[in-house]
Amino acid sequence: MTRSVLEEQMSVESDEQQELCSPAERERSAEGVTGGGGEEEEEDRLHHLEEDEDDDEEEEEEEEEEDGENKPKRRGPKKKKMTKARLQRFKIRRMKANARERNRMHGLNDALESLRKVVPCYSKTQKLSKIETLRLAKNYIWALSEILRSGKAPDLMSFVQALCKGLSQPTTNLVAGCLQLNPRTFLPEQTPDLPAHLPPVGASSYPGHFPYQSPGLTAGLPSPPYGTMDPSHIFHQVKGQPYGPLEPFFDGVLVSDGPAFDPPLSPPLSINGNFSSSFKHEAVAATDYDKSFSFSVHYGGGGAGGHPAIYGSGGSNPRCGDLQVDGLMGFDGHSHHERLMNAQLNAIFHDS
DNA sequence: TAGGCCATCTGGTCCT
DNA sequence: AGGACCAGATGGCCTA
Repeated sequence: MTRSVLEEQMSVESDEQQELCSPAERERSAEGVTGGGGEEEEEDRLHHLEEDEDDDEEEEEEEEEEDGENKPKRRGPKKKKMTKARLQRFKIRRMKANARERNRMHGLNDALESLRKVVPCYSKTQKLSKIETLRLAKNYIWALSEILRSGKAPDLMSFVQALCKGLSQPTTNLVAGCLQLNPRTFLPEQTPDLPAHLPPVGASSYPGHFPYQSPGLTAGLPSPPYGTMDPSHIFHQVKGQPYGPLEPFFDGVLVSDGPAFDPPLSPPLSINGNFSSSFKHEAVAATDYDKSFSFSVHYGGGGAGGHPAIYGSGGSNPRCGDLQVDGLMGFDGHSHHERLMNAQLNAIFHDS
C-alpha cells in the first residue's frame, strides 16, 4: 500500500481526532481535567479495533503471497505490505501513540503551568507564553541566586532588569506592571538616549516619587491606576547602603560581601517575606486593572491558588500591608528545603 | 490579513 | 515490541 493511500486513510482518523479537540475539550485539557468524553470514545474505538484485529490474520497471509511477481524486487529491507490487519494494527499503534503523546504534552503543560505560578507576575487571565515563562523563570532563578550569593538586597531597578533580560516587550511590560515600574526605566537598550537606570522624561529622578507611566506607551497595555510610588519603600533599606546612585546589583560580576552562601543550584524559590514584606508597605492595589490583569507578585501563602495577590485581585483591593505575609507559609507544594531557603532569604533581608 | 501561540499528529530515534 | 522523547508539519484561534 502506498504512502498516499495510507495517509488518506489516516487522515480520516485525524479528522476524528480533531473532533475530539474542540475548544471546550482543549480548555478542559488545559485545566488538567482528564478522562473526558473524548478520551473515553477513543478508548472504545481502540477496543473495537483490537477485537477486529484477529479476524484478519489469515487474510493477511493470502494477500502477502499475491504480489511480488509483477513488480521488480526492491533492495533493502523488505517493506511489508499494508494488509487490512496490518493497517488496523498500525492504526491502533498510532492512536495509542497519539494518546500517549497528548498525555505527555498535557503533563508538560501542567508542569509549565506550575512554573508560571512560582514565577513573578502570575496571571490567570494573561498567561505568559511558554517560552516567556521559561525565560522569566531562568532570569528569576538567576536573580535569586545572586541574592543568596551576595546576601544583599538588590535595588528594584536592577532586580527588574535582571528579570526582564531577554524577554519580549509585552512580557517586559507585564513584569513592569507587576512591579509597578515604567519599563523604560529598566530597558536602557530601548532608550539609547538615556543612560541606564535614568528615569524617563517626565519622571522625577530616582530616588523619590516617580509617576507610573503606562506600559501602554510602549506596548499598548491598558494603563493601570498605579498612581505613584516611592521606590525607597519598595525594599527595606540595607544598612550601609543608602539609596542615591543606583547601585547595580546584578551587574554580572558581583562582589560578595554578605554571608557566605553556596551558590544555589536550587529549584525556584518563593521569597516569602523578603520582597513581599517590603512590597507590602507601599504597594498599591490595582483595582480596575485587575479585571483584565489579575497580577500577583505572589509571594506569601493562601489564596485559591496558594498565591495571594500582593496587589489584590478581583476588586478586593487589599493593601499589601493587610496581608500577614511574614507569617504565611509558601506555596502548597514547597518543600522543606525551599522553606529553609526562604528562611535564609528572610534572614538576609531582615537582618541587613 | 499576517504573525504569534498553541494543540495535535506523525515519523524517527533511542532505550528497556 | 513498545514506550519515551523529539522535532517538523499542520491547522485553529487570537490579536494588532
